[in-house]
Amino acid sequence: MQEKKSARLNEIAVVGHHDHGAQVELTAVLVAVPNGNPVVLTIGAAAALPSGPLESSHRSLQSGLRDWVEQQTGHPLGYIEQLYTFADRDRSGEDPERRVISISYLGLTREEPSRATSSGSWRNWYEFFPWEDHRYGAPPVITDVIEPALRQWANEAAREEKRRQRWQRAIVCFGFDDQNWNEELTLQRYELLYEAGLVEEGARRNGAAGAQLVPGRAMQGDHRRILATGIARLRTKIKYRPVVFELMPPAFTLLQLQRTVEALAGVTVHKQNFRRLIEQQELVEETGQMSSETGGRPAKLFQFRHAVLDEHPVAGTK
Amino acid sequence: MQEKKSARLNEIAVVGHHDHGAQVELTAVLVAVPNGNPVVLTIGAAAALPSGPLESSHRSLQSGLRDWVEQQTGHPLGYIEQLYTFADRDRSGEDPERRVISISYLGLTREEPSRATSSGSWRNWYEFFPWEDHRYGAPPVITDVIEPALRQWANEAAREEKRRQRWQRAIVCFGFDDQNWNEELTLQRYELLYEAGLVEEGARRNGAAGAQLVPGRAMQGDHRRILATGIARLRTKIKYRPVVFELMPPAFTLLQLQRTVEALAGVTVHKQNFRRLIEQQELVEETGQMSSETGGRPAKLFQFRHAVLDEHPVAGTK
DNA sequence: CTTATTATGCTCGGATTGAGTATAATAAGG
DNA sequence: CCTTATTATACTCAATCCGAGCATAATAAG
Repeated sequence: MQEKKSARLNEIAVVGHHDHGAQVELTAVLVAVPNGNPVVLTIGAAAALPSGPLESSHRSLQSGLRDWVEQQTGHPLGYIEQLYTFADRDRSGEDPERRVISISYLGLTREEPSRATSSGSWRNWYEFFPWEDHRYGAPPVITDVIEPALRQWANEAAREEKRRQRWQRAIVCFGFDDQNWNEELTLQRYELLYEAGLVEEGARRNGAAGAQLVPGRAMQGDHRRILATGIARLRTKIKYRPVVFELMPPAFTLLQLQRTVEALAGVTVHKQNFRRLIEQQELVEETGQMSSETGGRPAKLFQFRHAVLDEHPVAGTK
Repeated sequence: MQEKKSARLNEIAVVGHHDHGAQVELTAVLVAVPNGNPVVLTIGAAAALPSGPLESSHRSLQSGLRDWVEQQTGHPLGYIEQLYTFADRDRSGEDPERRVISISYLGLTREEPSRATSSGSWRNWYEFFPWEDHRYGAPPVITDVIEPALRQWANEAAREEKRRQRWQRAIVCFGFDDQNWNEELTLQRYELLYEAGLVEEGARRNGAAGAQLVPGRAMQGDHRRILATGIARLRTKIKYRPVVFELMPPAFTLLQLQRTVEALAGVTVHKQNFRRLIEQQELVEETGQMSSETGGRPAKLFQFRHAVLDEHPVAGTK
């Protein structure tokens, strides 16, 4: 039976012989948003994402990650989602025969940043992507550094068509020339800067780190790319799934909810329209209580209507 | 250096010791749509998806898959997208210590189904999911078999709340009680039928295959779940990315394009509105030629405007 | 009692979208 | 040649959605 199966698979198979096994690593993008600050759990001075080898005792990838994170942070993980699996050869500089498979996950938690884990620290994710925060207008770094650097990079191409293509790509990613800023393109923007050699990781690979780098903290290995993947995924997801509530306390005001969404998306939204959307989708219900809060008229407190998870297959903020 | 790194990672790590390596397998959902039939490449009588172990000579997962598929089908793969990575223990019944990591991909090609590969055959994907094709109205199997079976399954639950939850889930997935059919829920529907023991794979696991099964061809292992993942992904993707064109010949009429979209989505669309959408998004341009075709007024031939890939980050059909 | 700040209700116009009507251009059958 | 069937293509209309703003309410601070 075993032999027959192998034979059939090999008829259309990637290879004819088995590899000697790969090392499998789990990497987590753990996100929380305490009072309007989007933070991610990092380890050590190199700002690595928490990760470790897959243990054989784990029943599944998901449950393994969940157990581990809950034990470490002391808070339940509300939401877990697989992000991407990397397996490129050059990721590990060691034995080129032994490949590292890196399976990355996005996890949402209500962890307070004050309660630090043994050696981990929660960092604002815009430290790594200063150009992604447009809540207070477009960051100056875009027009001061990124735009000229990308224009130069575009002009370095040999052929005219290539130059035009490069610049077109920059326009789409960063919204130059009055184009709109699209907050969901976080990964594409990082990859563009990487290719242009404008972030440390990209310059590392290209050898010559000649060009001036764009501000923004680097991470270990390709972890900044994984983080960019997680941010992009979360920014699209909140629009059609009620995942923001995994980041909220049990009771909250609508403004707190809005601030959380804005922190994730990196853009501001129209307050009245935001409320209209939330209410007409019936995502929340009043708790009956009010919030004293920071100056101004007291606000009603709301809680997530958990029944929506049963009802709507799609529903989200914006 | 190596030692320091390991020590740091272990502070927050999934485990304290290394596994002895896992076997990595690539699995492909290869899709084509020759004249309105959505087909998928399967291998052998058990209808397995093509798969094989990852070879160490491959530079990356993506390139490995691409090389292999193009060699086998003789056609270039227009589009590749990673679907999901499975690593559950019980997937392979053999050595429980040696885990199989299965990385699945979705690939789109213009392969003609007539040109069969050595032992592979292209099958209409609705053979595996008869309840997913609503192009000619809702399939009778839904009201005749699925609805009563799911109602019974719901009623088998011990507690009242659980019964209500189960039935609510069935309503959302299949659109009972005048709810709308949502074609994107392919995976959720399959998982529901699986849990209810109404598909062969689910009955297999539950041991007693007592209940009457829903019609639909099973696949090897969990390949039908992977296929459901691919279909669901494709159905959502065509709405905001111009991936359909990877499945089209160089020149096509708007009706052919519409039929392809409908084949994938499993629902029909309003013809005039479909054209309006395609044109206002400037996804296509006239070739200048007309098509003789099947009776009726000749139609203009169009081709994909490749420039949109540079321009729009988002654009799709519907 | 004025000012600042936040909460909340409501309106309005433009864009999008679902659904239909109308007309044009061809082939096939008589 | 004329009718019918079939497909292509243009245009209309209304409901809804959505961005943006106005207006008012309720609190704290000075």
